[in-house]
Amino acid sequence: MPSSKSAQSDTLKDRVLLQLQQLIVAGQLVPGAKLLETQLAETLGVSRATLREAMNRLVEIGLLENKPFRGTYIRDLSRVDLTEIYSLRTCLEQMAFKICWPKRSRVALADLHMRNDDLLARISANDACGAITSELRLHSWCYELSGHSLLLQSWERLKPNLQFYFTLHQQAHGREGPQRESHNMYIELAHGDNLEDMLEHLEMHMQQGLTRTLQFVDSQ
Amino acid sequence: MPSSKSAQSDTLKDRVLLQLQQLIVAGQLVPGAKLLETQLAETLGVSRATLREAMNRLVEIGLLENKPFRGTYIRDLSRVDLTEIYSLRTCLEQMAFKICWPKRSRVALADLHMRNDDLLARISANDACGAITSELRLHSWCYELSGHSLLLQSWERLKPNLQFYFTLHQQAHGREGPQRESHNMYIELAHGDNLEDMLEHLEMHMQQGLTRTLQFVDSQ
DNA sequence: TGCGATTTGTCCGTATGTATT
DNA sequence: TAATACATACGGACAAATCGC
Repeated sequence: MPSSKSAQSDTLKDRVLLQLQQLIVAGQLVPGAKLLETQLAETLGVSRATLREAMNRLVEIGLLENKPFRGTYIRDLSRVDLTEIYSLRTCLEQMAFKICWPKRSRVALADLHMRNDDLLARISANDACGAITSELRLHSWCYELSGHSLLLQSWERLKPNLQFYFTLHQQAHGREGPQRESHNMYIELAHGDNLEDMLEHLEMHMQQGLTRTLQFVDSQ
Repeated sequence: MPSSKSAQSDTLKDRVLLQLQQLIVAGQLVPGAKLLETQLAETLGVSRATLREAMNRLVEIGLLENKPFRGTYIRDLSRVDLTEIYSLRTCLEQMAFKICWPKRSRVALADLHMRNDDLLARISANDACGAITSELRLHSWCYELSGHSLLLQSWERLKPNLQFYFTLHQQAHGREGPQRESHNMYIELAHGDNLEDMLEHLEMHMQQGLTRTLQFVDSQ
């Protein structure tokens, strides 16, 4: 049963947090736009205090930016910000692979395949937005398998930023989202027994992703 | 002008955050202890809403743990938690050194020396608590020099956890805090031109720190 | 430059829901 | 089961800061 939809969010502020996060990563709100607390609270049907607690967590993730007494804005990432995100992501994912490497079981690898199949299916269906989600789920595999909760948590903090900007660029440039073949080597190496090759490929894989993303930023 | 003391904390909730954080890392509050909002808010002289916003941030850092509808507690780190913190810290600090390596100027290295001298001075003065702070400031050097704001931010999130547990163990076991010689090799390698040696030493340095910390946890 | 309008930061009183006894 | 204590959540209020004219 796929009730794996993380059964936390018992509290209202957590549900509002997810709502807001989805609003942002779905691209409903433009970078730089100001969030009016009173108005937004009424829209979401919650009190200002509850909304503020949710917003504060999004500020820490990096989706929002707060300027004291001035307001909270949708964060507008610069090229430097994106470069930093990608470099940290590379470092974290390499660490995840080092840890999960001896833990790769038959079931785990089947799981990896499922995530890739899911990604391919969404690409075929021209579901660009869904493909972005699937690609991130594919990359979550090594973090989850590592069993390193702090590492996973770091990735979970990074992930919304990536999703946000993938979506933005996909919307702005009408590009097709992830490529079909982009993860073939990734999957293949994840099955093999050469960790060094995997780590090296990761570096290149990330560098390619960053370069492609930066191109769209530049052509903007 | 050393007004670099990051002029944030304009708002009350930020000041409360720092207050609370210092209360915790100073060991005034025992792990597992429950924080009563009403009482704590009155003690600190702020409203519950403001206190909650500060507490939420400490939950994200990892110093506090929130159980919905049950309360917020001083986090009690397990051996696994400590191991995770150390392994992630190793990874981040290695990344910081890779980035800052070509940026080491004469001034930067002088700064590193100052931080080490400060650490030695506090050790000599038998100021165990201050020595802990100094040791963490010493390790902050590579993150700051790297200029990688996201990396620095990750370190800043990890740091309070280390400070908290160093303080706890120092209090519980009356140990003398950091050793005089423990960073000699660290400093020396940071001056040299062999990055690989530096990275390798880091791994060992961290492993030693973790082992020593875990010994105290076990002997508890 | 200044003044009014708007918004944030902060506080308080209260009601509801959950956990614990 | 009932009662209590507390966290969660709401709505209104106010001052201080900012923004717009």
